[in-house]
Amino acid sequence: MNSFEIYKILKNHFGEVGSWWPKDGPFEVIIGSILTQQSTWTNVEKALQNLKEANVLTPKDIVSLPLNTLKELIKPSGFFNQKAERIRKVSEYLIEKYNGDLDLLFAKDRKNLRDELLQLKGIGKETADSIILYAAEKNEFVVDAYTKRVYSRLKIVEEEIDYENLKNHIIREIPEELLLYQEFHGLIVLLGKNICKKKNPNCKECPLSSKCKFIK
DNA sequence: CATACATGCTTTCGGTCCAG
DNA sequence: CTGGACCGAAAGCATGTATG
Repeated sequence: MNSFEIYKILKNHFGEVGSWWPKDGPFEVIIGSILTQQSTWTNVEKALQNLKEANVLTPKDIVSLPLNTLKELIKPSGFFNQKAERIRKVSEYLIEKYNGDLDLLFAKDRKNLRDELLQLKGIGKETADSIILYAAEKNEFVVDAYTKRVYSRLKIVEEEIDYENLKNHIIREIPEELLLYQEFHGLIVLLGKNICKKKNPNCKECPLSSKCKFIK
C-alpha cells in the first residue's frame, strides 16, 4: 500500500482536516512548534492561550518579557525551562537578523530556510519542517512519532527508520502540493492520537485495519 | 572523526488497579 | 461502582559518553 492510498483512505474516513494548525499568524506557529515538542496539543493550546491573554504575540514581546514570566505562561506545555530558553533565543535571533519581520526569513528558498532554522538551538528536523510547512507555507513534508508508529505498524517501514528516510519514502509516493502535505500530516496526527495510539490502540475503528498486521 | 546510544527535561491527561 | 493513588504516554532536542 502506498502513501497516496493511505492519504485517500484517511481523508475519506476523517473528512477534510482543513487548516487545522492555528492560523493566528506565522510567529504563533513557530512558538507552537517548539511548545509541542514531546507534548500533547491540548497542553500547548493552554500555553498559547496564556501568551495571547498576556498579549505576547511578537518576537519583541517575547524578549521584553522577564524569562520567569515566560516560563510561567508556557508552563502547561511541560519542559517549560528549556522551551522558554529556546523561544527566547529564537526571538532574539529573529529580531537581530530580520528586525522581527518573518517575511524576510520566509523569502528564502526552502533548502536555505531549512538549513538556517536547523542552526538554531531547539529547532531540530521536525520543528524546522513544521515551521516551513505551516508558517512559511512551502512544500516541506513533516514526519513525526505518529507517522513512524503508523508506518511501522503497517509494516511499510522498519520501526527504527530515521527521520529523513521515512520522509523520503513518503514524498516519493505523493504529489508535491502544499495543501496535500498539510492535510496528510494532519490526518496522520488524527489517526495517531485517536486510533493508532501507543498504548490502547482502537484497531476496531481504524480505517487501515484491513491492511495492518499489528491488530490488537 | 563519525556514528550510536543514553539521559535530562516537566506538565497534563487518560488508563489501570485496588480499597472503601 | 466510585474515587483516588499511581503510572506511562504525549508533534523532540541537545548534550555527553561509548564504540568503530
